Amino acid sequence: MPLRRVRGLRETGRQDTDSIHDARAETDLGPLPGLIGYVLRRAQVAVFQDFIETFAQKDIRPAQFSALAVIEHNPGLNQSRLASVLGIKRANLVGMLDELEARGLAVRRPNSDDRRAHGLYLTDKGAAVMRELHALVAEHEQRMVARVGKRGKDQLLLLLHQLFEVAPADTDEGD
Amino acid sequence: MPLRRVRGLRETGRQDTDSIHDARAETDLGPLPGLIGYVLRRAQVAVFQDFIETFAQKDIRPAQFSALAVIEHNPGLNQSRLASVLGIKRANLVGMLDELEARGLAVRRPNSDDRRAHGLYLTDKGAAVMRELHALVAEHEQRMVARVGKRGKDQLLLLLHQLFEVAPADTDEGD
DNA sequence: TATTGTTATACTCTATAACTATA
DNA sequence: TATAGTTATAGAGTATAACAATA
Repeated sequence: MPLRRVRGLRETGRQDTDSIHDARAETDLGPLPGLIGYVLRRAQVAVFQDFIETFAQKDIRPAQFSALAVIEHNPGLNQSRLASVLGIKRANLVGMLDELEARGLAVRRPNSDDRRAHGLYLTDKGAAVMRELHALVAEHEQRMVARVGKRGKDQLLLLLHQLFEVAPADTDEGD
Repeated sequence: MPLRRVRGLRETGRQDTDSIHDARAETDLGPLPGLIGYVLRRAQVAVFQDFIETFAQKDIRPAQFSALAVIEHNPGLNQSRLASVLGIKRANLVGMLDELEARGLAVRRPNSDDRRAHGLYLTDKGAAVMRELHALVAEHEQRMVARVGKRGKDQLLLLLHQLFEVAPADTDEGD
């Protein structure tokens, strides 16, 4: 993904606008490197790649980590609530929780107040695994901070939050 | 996706760490709002949502727009090159180009130099559509800039480029 | 009537392997 | 031997609709 080298036709002496593409020349990405959405997508993929490689040893995907982290901090919350705060659909959470439960990391327990709902909890094993995952995530995050700097990370988090904290909490719907 | 309200248990007078979840309480996202990868993902989804809605009238998805934009700026480039600069697999580009060709927006033309390769070009219709798409993308981008500010966008692009311009151009492989 | 969890289903995106025709 | 395009396929992730149990 050679995105650093862009607009590199100068050395051939040709104009780079709409001239026939030279296989040896660098490729002009046009407006893309200046579009928030495009650069955001590329950065997200790059960061997830590091995350996924880091967590492969524990067979944990980003979405699984985020679910476990929210359960850890909100023991007893139900599936609808978990889906809502993570921005995923109730229906798509079912399979993930099935797997986490099958692996002995989390459990669904009947809720005394509302017999439709399940309370979600980490198992002891799940809590132990989370301690290891927090260490892994710290390593991963350190590598990302190495790319943008400590100050850069703070700026980045601020700006990114501004990008998605706009809509008034689009509740599930779908039925 | 109520990500603004976080760590909101203060008003109940309880500690928010590992206490049983109150359905009426706000949900603690734990480490997630401080992790670059998580916030990046949420922001990317939010920005793409606006992009997708904006381009729905033209039935164009983000990946299609990026392909058309690169073809527009590099007429005659081949599929491997296009896939490489967009960070997608050669194999996954085939269907997309089939569709763009079927819709009369782009064409594959035989390459005189190398009979294995196709040169990619916009059709006249494709070029006309691109003029409309550039207007739409400007509207979309304006909305994103409204969220972070002009200066915020510049900072954001810089930081995001730093996040993915690290690896030495991971060439396709896969075979 | 509305909500919780669930099933079924479909569509997009992504990833790998293997083939052909050329180089 | 290597590369360009293609096919087939499988896995995530995401979206909607509909159902039973419960509120």
